[in-house]
Amino acid sequence: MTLPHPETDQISLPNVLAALGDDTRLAIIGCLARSDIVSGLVCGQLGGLTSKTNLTYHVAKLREAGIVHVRPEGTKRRVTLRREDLDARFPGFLDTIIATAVDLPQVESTLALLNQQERACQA
Amino acid sequence: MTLPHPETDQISLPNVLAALGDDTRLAIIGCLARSDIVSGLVCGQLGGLTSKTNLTYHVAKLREAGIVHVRPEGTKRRVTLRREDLDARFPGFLDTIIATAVDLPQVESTLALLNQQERACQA
DNA sequence: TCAATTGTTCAATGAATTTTGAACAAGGAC
DNA sequence: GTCCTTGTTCAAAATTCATTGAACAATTGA
Repeated sequence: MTLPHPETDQISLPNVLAALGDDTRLAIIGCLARSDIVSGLVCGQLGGLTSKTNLTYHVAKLREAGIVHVRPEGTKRRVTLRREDLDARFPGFLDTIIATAVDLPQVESTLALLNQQERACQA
Repeated sequence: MTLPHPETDQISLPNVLAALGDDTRLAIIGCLARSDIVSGLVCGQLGGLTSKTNLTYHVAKLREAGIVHVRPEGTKRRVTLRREDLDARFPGFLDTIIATAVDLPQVESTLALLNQQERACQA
């Protein structure tokens, strides 16, 4: 754990709510919810949402609030939802958020772009 | 219904989250949750939290997001949580919020002040 | 009617957040 | 070693949000 993450029992709802009250960050959650079943996403895969610099900023907010986990992998950063931790702390809460976040238009276009790039790589 | 309120099915989670990401507004929710079992509170009873002007501002935010209902009663405004509407829209969500909001220190002191004033009136 | 109560409006200030770009650091591929 | 990729840092700018105070409107009660 290279980057600072709050312990599960230190995740505070006011902080979580403040972090979720932003469209870009909700969209990040939506992308993760759709893709991190296994392993999450690296920041670059969220590039459809906003600039690199801005992504660093928003992902840090989500991490500091305890909503995502960020693990360095070489020069990349793998981002995953802290599903279990959030469920333990606020049962059912994350499910409600995800149910809405996955349907955000930004999420749709970002994931479409991602699939497109993956296909281009394979070809 | 004199003031504009969103219909139940038009309550949007992003808006709700943005509205809840503020300590003063969370405290308002906390006060309401503790007191509005029957009839809610009027704005003046929330005076312990911040200035009158500022209360107008925050209560409007909560109303526009669909979290509270505001009904004019003479020169007063009765504020109630839209519990049923929020439960219908996002099951369980409000309960999680309330569980945290009622324990906020601001809520404690505001309600203490309120009880004190009520006792003074009766004496 | 007159005064007191309750809350709103408006414009202005202050503060916090978000966004941007240039320069940088760390790893991986060659 | 030398690029290239990925992401960070920093300071600045832009934007949004919260707070304040003065003036006002509406209602209530004496």
